[in-house]
This record gives sequence, structure tokens and C-alpha cells, in this order.
Amino acid sequence: MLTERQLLILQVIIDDFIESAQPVGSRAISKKGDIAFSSATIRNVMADLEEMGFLEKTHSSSGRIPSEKGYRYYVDHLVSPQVTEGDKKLINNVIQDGFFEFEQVVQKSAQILSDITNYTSIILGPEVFETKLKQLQILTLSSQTAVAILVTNTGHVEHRSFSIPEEISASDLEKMVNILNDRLHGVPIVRLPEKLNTEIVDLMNKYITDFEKSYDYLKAAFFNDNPVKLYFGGKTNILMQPEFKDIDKIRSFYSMMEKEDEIANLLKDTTNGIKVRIGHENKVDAIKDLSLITATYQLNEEQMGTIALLGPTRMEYKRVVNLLNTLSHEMSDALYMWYKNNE
Amino acid sequence: MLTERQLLILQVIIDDFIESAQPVGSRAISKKGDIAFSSATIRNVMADLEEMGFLEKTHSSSGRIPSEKGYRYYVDHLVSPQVTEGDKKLINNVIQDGFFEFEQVVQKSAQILSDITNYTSIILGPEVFETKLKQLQILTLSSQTAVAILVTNTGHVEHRSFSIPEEISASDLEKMVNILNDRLHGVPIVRLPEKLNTEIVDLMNKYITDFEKSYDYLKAAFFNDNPVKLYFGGKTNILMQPEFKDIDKIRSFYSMMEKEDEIANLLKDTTNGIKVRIGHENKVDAIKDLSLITATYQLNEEQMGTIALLGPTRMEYKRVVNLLNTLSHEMSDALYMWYKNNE
DNA sequence: CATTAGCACTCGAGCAGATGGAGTGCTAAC
DNA sequence: GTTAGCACTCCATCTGCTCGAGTGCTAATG
Repeated sequence: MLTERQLLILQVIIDDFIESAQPVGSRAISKKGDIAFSSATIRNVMADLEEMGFLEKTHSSSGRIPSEKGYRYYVDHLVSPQVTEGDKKLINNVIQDGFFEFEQVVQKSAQILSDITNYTSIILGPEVFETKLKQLQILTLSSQTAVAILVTNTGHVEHRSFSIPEEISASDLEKMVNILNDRLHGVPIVRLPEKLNTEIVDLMNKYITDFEKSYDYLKAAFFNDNPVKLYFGGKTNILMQPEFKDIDKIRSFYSMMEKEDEIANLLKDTTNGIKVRIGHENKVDAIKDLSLITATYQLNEEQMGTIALLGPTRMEYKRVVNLLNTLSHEMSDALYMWYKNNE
Repeated sequence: MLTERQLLILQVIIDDFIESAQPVGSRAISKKGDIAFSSATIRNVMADLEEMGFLEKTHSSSGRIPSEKGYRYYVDHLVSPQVTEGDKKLINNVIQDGFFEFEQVVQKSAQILSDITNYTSIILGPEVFETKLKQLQILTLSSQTAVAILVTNTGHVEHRSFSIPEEISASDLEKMVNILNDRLHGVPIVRLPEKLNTEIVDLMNKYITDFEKSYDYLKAAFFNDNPVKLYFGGKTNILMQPEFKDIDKIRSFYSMMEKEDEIANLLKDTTNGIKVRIGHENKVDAIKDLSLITATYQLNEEQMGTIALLGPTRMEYKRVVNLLNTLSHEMSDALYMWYKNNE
């Protein structure tokens, strides 16, 4: 257990280091207004804290920097739930200002999150378990080409162009779509493939000659690609952080950022609520010297997506944690309202 | 005018430097198989070439590097139209392999272009002067929300969600869409705003009460945002180039890459065919030490878009010029076929 | 007995000088 | 005209040095 004084010093050191990115010396601390001890005393405390594993030295006579354990303690015990009014306003603006389309809001949120923090934001989702098919439409553009448009009850629109196989006539196509619309309206998107594979196939074969071919086309068009969507904000913000001063680090960062599925997995692996992963607590090598803070947003009890911020371990945890907290709640609320309207 | 020998030496130096990124010395050249002169002779030639402005030294006793004038000469006189069979195949694959949707092809082209060159590719367009409205549809999701879907004859789909103003009834909305579809079918997209503002307004006012409001919504949804689209490939490739070894350069590069409208202007300002801009030939400061190669692709005589590659001035001009040439032709051909089908 | 002043010590950053290699320009010989 | 040879230049690298910031320890202090 830490004494009051150790706690205070630890907090001051971490706060200072988060701001300056420089090792913190005993003298500098003793000069701060709210510290009443001499530098020698502080040196003793620092030595204790180092022994306990909360602090580190970069070399034998340097000032101290927080260890990962130090950050962990800081996050767990010293981050007070202070809400910055300014930040809160910004978030409210994004969320409320014309909630037209969910993706827009997500995109904008990612943007603003990275803008005000100067870290890189990643938003995953939403995984729309409750989204239902509103309409499926196929529009022929020419004798050989057509575009299929799928609309959900949330206003999400997917579309694919495809070539019409020669064996299929326009009237067959029309018939097919009619049947599909009739049968699939209101079916949750996640259950579409299953539904298609069971009931629909039989039905279709009755009415449409050579159905298999066109069906394959349709299936390929909509159900093959990864439904998970990642939104990024401030991908280059990280360049401004002093810890990214050597190229190799930048390279490895960006090459990781390109592996979207890996990032998606990273963000999926989270419990509800806010989670802070510091340095080696991350399982992916490329970010073992960064911190990742994730928060989930949801609708009812159903998890829908994740908001995350990626920055140096020397992160403004206090601010960021509260920011994510606020944003995830706002998003959840907004989603709730949206769904209630579109039920 | 350059002598045969000067030409040869210049070519060898530039080729070597493009490959190695290191100043080229006289000894290294004399050792190459196809050079029959001693290093001393080559030194003399190099001195001449430097005097003429084609070469530079990084310091008084260094090897030579090409000047911008040198590259310019190289591009204008020494780039032979050699087509790499391998590259050509790659391009053909992208273009032909299921030309479903134009945007997909563009996206994929950008990707492959950057992959095989290791530079950053930018594709602008297409500016679809000939694109016509195929269908406009409004789908109500709830009593307050709706999604508008616009489909063109090229299979391009745009959509926007919006709130339905309280004054407007569902039937009015339906009426409006019917009229719009009737009147606007086949109208080129670029002429939509004009058409809307003249004929349609009067017509609508006759049939629909309080038309202005809903019309404003519709207009805002589709015609306010920038119609120019940029596709990037390999934004991070440039990090691998040895000239990007200091952070400030990386920073300025990425901050430029974020100004999409500036880049769009850069790419718009081009005549038909291939254009190489070397270093200071670029008007934008941030890329004054890079080279930008642009090629247009088109349909009939109408310019439609631009493909570009951005890399260090030390670029593989030979390869890249031919690559862009091939790709732009392939894209033009593909576009031509596509339009013919959808006429 | 906790706190603090004082001092010796350590380490890194930054600068000056030495060294060696790669490359040039010039001159004289072929 | 071409080339061998040589003096010269500059950079990159290494070494040694100093200086300042910071520590740990000890002894004095309240």
C-alpha cells in the first residue's frame, strides 16, 4: 500500500511526464507550489517508488519516468472522473447536430475525437444485430448489367453492380426480387444468409428457371465481404508526438494500421465499458509501446461497437477516459432514440 | 546539344542514382560493363554535364546526382517507350476482372499502382459529364425519417438519410418523387441542379403544398457536397523511400495529403496525355522536392479523370510513365465499353 | 526520527579534433 | 583524345573532453 505522500509524488511525476515527455527530476518537483518537501526527501520517495516498480530511470543518473505499472496504478487509482465542459459540448454538437445517418455520426465522432486529443481514433462497428432489411431492389442498367440496392431500416444502403448472366431474363430477375422482398422484409440482416439458404432456395427454384446462377451472383454481391467497418480519425496525429521521432517506429505503426482485420480483432476483444490497455498489456506487438483505450457503445443490452483511442503510453488518461466515457454514452443514447423512431 | 558520350553518361548516372539513391562516382561508372572509358575521362564528361546544369554535387568532392534539369532531359529524351509485360498483365487483370462498378476499378487501380511502384498513387474522378439519372427513390423509414437513393445509368449509387419535415405528408413526398422521376429520368447529372431550379420548381409548386421545404431538403442532400472524388493508394509507401528519413518531411507530406481539395486542383490542372512534373515544376510548395506524374483517362474526347503517381524526384520514370500510359488507356477503353453497353 | 543540506558520483548531450575513405580536378604522359 | 597519377576536399565516424542535470548517500538539523 502506498502512503499519502508516495501517492502524491507519483501523481505529480506522471502528470508532469505526460505533459512534458521528459524525465522528471526531484528538484523540479520540489519547486512546484503544491509540494512542501525538499528535493532530498523527494529523492527518497522516488527511490521507494522505483523499488516498488512504479517508476523507472532512463539511465543511472536521470530523472524518473513512469513504468507501465505506474501508469496502471495511475489509471486505476488516480484518475478522477472529471468531465471537461468544453469537450462535452463538442461531443454533444456532433451527436445532436442532425442525426441523419449513423455512419456520418461515427465518422464525425472519430474525427473530432482525434482532433481534440491529438491521438489516433478508431471506431469499430456498429455491428447491427437488430438491423432489418427494408427493401431489396434490382435495377437493370442495360441488357447485361444491373445494380442491386439493399436498404435497411436504419437507413443504411448497400449496393453492388453486377453483370446479368445470359441465362437469366429480365422478367425472371424481377420475379426473383419480388419474392425476395416479400419474404425477407423485416428479417434481421445477420439472419439473411441463413434464411436465404433454407426457405428461399426451394421457393425460388419453383418459380425461376436456372435460379442457382443468379442467386450466386446476388449472394456474392452482398454477403461475401467483411461486414465490420473501421473508421479512423487523425491517422497522422501520432506523428506529432515526440515519441515518434525515429522512422522505424513510424513505419511499424503505419504498417500495423493497414492491417484492418487485426485492428478490428483488437477492438472486438473488449468487455462492456471502458478499458485501458497500457503498453505490453496489448497483445499485438506493434503497439506494445502505445496505449489503447476502448469504450463500447450499445443499444439496450446488445453490444454494437467500440470507440478507441490509440496514443503513446504517456497519454492524457484523465481527459481521454472521460472523453470516451461521455462519447460512448452519447452515442448509445442517440442510437436508442434512432431505433425507437424506426421501430 | 549533347554528344553521344555525354548522353550515355548522363543516362547511366541517372539510372544508377534512381536505383541506389547514392551520389554516383566516376570510378563506379567506369567499372560498369557497357562503359569503355576510364574514370578520368568520365570525370571530364561529368564536369561538362555539371557545367551545363544536368548534374549536381552534394559537396565539393562528392559524386554526382541528377539536377532537376537532368531529370527533365532524361524524361524528355531518354525514356524509351518500353512496356513491361509483367506490369501490363497486372493492369489487365484489374481492369477486366469483373468490371462491375467503376469506383471499384478505380480503387483497385490505385491500389495496384502503388503496390507495384512503391510510390503513392492518386486517382481523381471520374467527372461524369455523361452520367444520367436512372432513378430517384425515397424510402420512408419511419414517420420522421427517410432515405433518398439516387442511381445513375453507370450504376453509381448515392444515398442520404434525412428527417422528414413535419409539414410534409407521406403522400406529398411520394407525389414529389414521382414527378421528379418522370421529369428527370435520363437527365445528365451535371445538369440536374439547373433543371431543378427552372422547370421543376414551378411544376412542383402546383402539385405539392409547402413544396419549398422538402425541396430544400432534397437539394441539400445531393447537391451540396463536393462531387470530386479522390482515391489514394499506398499513402505510406513513401515512408520506405530513403529520402524520407527526417520527420519534418514526413509531417509536411502527410499534412499536404490531407488537403484533398488542393490535391484535386493539382490533378485537374493537366492537359490530355501524360505529364511529368519534376520538383520545382510543381506549384505546390509541399511537393517541390517530389515528382508528380499524371495521366488522363477519358471517354470519347471528353476528359474524365486523372491518374497520378507521387514519388521522390528520383523516380523510376521509365517504368512509371509506361505504366501510367498503359493504365490510362485501359481505363479509357473499359469506360468506353461500359458506356456503350449502358447507352 | 523524519527531514534536509551537502557532496561525490554518474550519465548523456554536445562539441572539438583526428582519421580514413571516397571522390574530384588538374597535370603530365601516352 | 585518353588515361594514370597525385594533391586536395569533404564527409562520416570515432575519440576524448567538458558541462549540466540528476542521483545516492551521509551527516547535520529541528
